[in-house]
Formats: sequence, structure tokens, C-alpha cells
Amino acid sequence: MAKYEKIADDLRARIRAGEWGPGDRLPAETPDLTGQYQTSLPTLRQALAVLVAEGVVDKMHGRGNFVRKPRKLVVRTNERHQWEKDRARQPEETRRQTGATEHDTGLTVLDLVFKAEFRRIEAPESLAGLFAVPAGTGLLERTYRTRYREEREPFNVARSYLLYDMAEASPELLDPSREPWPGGTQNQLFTIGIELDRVEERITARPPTIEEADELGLKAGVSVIALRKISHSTDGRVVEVSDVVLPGDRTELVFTTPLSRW
Amino acid sequence: MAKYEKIADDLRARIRAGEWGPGDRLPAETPDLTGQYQTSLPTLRQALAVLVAEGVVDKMHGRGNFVRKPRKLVVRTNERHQWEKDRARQPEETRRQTGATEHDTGLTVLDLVFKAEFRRIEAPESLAGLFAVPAGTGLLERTYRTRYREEREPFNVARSYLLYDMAEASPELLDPSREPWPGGTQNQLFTIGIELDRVEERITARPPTIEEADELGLKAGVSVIALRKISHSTDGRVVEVSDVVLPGDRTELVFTTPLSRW
DNA sequence: GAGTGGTCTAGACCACTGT
DNA sequence: CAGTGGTCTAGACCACTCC
Repeated sequence: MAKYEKIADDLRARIRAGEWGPGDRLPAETPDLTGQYQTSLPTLRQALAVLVAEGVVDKMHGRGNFVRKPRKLVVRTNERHQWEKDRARQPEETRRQTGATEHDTGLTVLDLVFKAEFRRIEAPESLAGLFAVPAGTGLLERTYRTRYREEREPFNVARSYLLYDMAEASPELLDPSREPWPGGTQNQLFTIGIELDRVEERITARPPTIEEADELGLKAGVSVIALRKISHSTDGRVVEVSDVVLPGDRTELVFTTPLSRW
Repeated sequence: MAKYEKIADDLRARIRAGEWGPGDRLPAETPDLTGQYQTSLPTLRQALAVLVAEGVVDKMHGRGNFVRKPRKLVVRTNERHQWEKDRARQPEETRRQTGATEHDTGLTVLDLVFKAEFRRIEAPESLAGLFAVPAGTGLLERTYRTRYREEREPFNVARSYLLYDMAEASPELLDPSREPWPGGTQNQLFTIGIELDRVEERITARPPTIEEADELGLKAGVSVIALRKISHSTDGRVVEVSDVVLPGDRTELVFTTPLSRW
């Protein structure tokens, strides 16, 4: 076993044993830890890199290395879809009070800050296939960033796609200044005569790309959950595709599958 | 911007531009790349570490650095639960033919190899809470490893928990040599008079622990999906809890949520 | 055995954080 | 300004893969 692995194992064991608790600073790389382990700085740093990749240690330039605190989870359920559907036909006053994210998280509209950007794009192959239209068809791309009011980085970035021709039926849907829209996308679809039959969600996890790490304020070595939501209308079409990137270490997705009785 | 970041950016751009395709070997670290970028070996390796963390490059000791091939996905749907329930009361001959994993992946029983280990444990706080029993209550812990016949490492490790007193009602359930059980857990529960009402799944993503990376044969820096499945019976009890760890870069979870009509 | 990546050293200098 | 981590060098030797 390599020296840096032995050091990483030992530090991990000391942390698990409680020698340093969550939020505590570890001894300085130089001269403390290099001295304790009788090693050079690069080797010690390689050991620390292992613990950072495992999510055990946070490095902070100029301050020190810290035992990572467990992150506060953001929960996202699949019950939100039925909830949002039930709400889509309520009066605006009701819809304005709270959205699906608040429903999941138990927060209020005031705790969260939204930012929306809209643009028209031509459908790439992958999206065109889902919508069953030719590549190059016009799509409305809407980018949403949601963050806690007290935090700087958003905790999710979502990109939603609608057929441009379809969205155009109601010019208000093309106006980003009307976001956050009371009642969400299902209400928007309702205003143009569309009812959803089911929502399909596909989930994978992977390391963040450079751009995502930047956008979500993630440390190198954590994971993101990539969720693609595909909304099917009652007349059998795909009417919305939404790609959401969530920080893996602070998101919990909850799906409930009801079963029919024997 | 640091030198190693510039090098990483340049290499990433060259890969995206197709200078090397999926599966191709990059030029040797020494002397090729260090020469091209006029840098020392450690700095070049730091640049490569960035690309490995992003999942763009695979390092293979003694062979070279390779552009990563797009991973083959293993799909897991939530329709499997209803499918398994429908199957639970079928004759053994029908149940024996295929299981839920094969249903999801389109593979046959012959493509997959199972390994099962059983033991009796005392419920830790976290599990006791879910089952609504006192901590220390006896649980049957069943560990399953599934792998492709041609691969060495399993693609998932699952740990399933049942109340020991409940499982004991049918001694066959305590016998690991009877696995894989035709019809899966829902058929096992059927034999002791239990019907499921719904299945709840909670999902997070995180870096693998040392033990998981080892067990699943993962490279450092990839992500795992941790899925906890909680099965609720028609009489309102939690009857099974199952923890599954899946390699994030080759698993796609698909959840379909049907919506009731307006 | 040739080629390739993996580990490690000793030390210099830069950049960030907090007092 | 002191303390801390971040970057970088030049080179030695080890371990793995494949011919």
C-alpha cells in the first residue's frame, strides 16, 4: 500500500474516531502533518486529496483543512407533480402562494430567489427525438436558477424546453419577466389547453462538468444528479422536457410508486 | 489561471474537437505531453487528474491514458414494482423465467450472476425507526451482489432488511441457498401473507466510500447513486427496507408518475 | 525488456485569509 | 504581516502491461 494511502487511512480513522469533529480544522499541512507522518508536502497533499474526493474533508485556501459538515438536504418528491396538477386550475391567488419547490422543501416563496432567462433555440437531435419533431424545429429554452436567499450559489439549475409554436399560442409564456409563474408549468400548459397524463423522470449521477461546478459552486470531486423530466400530455404528445442538475450531496429525491391491489 | 488548468482546458478542447476519439490513447505523459506543454511531469499529471475527475479520461497503469468511452447504461424503472407484484402470485414456472432486473435491462437470467449472503443483525437506530420497532430488534440482513457474467466486478450491491420474526414464519426465507428466489421479495412476502401497498424510493448521489469503490470496482472520482427502497404493506407497516448502491456513471433510474385526470 | 504510468522527494515561490 | 494552502520544478525509482 502506498504511503499516501496509509496516511489517508490513518487520517480517516482519526476523523471517524472523533479526534476532530465536523467543522474542526485539521493540523496545518506544514509543518504539523508533514512532521507527524514524516513525509514530503506533495505526498501529504495526495493523501488529503483522497479524503476530499470522498467528501470527508473540505480544503479552504488560506484557512486550513476542515472536517466536512453534513449538508442540509433538499428534498424533491414525485408527489409534486400531482400536487401541481391539482393546483393548475385554482384561482391565481391560490397559485401565487406557493410553488412545487416550496411544497417539497417546506419553505416559503420568500426563502427562495429565482432567476429566469428565455431564448429561442433550434432543436438538437436529442431533443427533437423526444418531441418527435425534425431536428432544427424551434424550441423555447427557459433557464431557471434557484437559490436560498442567504446563500450565494444556486442549489439547482434547470433548463426547460417547450415547442416554440406551441408556447407562442400565449404570448405571456414568452415573457421571462412574468416568472416565477404562479402555478408553474402545468398552469401555463393549462392556459393553452394542455393536460398532462404522466411525468417521466430519468436520473443519473456523474461528476460535474467544469461549467456546472462553477455554476453550482461545487467543490471538485462531488457528484451531481442529472434529472431529465419528460411531460406527456393526455393526447399522447411530449409537451415539455426539463433538464435539472442538482448537487448530489445535498439533494434527496423521493419517489413513491403506488401498487394496485390484488 | 494556473498552468495545469490551461493544459486541462487545452486537452479537453482537443478531445472535444475529435483529435482523439473514444477509446483512443493519448500521447504518453513523458516525454510527449510534457514536451508539448513545456512542463514538468507533476504539473501535467495534475492537469490529467482534472480530466479524470470529469470522467473525460481513463488512466490505465502501464498502458496509457485513454479517452473515455460513453458508458453502457443499466436501466432501472419503477414499473418493476407493479410488474413484480403482478408476478408474485403466478406459478413458480412463470416466476422462475425472469426477475425484475432482467425485466428492466432486457437481459436474461443467464447473463447475470447473483451472490447472496444472509445474517441476523440487531436493528440500528436508523432502521428501527423506519420499521417502528425498538432499536436492537432482530433483523434479517440479506446482501446481494449482481454482476454481468463476463465482468469481474458487480454492478450493484444491495442490502435488504426484513423483521426477523416475520421472515421466520417461513423457514425457507432464511436459506440463502434458495436465492435467487423466483418472483423476488414480493413473492416471498406473499408466501407469508403480506401484500404491498406502495414502494417508496429515496435517492442521493455522493462519492463512493473506500469500501464501495473497492466492491464495485470504481475509479476514484466517480459517483455512486444510493437508493433506499421502503416497502409498505397494505396494513400500513414497513415490511422491507433495501439499500442499493449503484455506479452512477452507468445507471439510469426511470420513474414514471401517472396523474389523475381533470 | 521497452514503454508507460505511479509514487516520492526537497525545496522555491505565489495567493488567499485573518489579525 | 503571519499563517495557511496552491502551484511548480527536476529528477529518481517502482510497478504494471505487453511484446
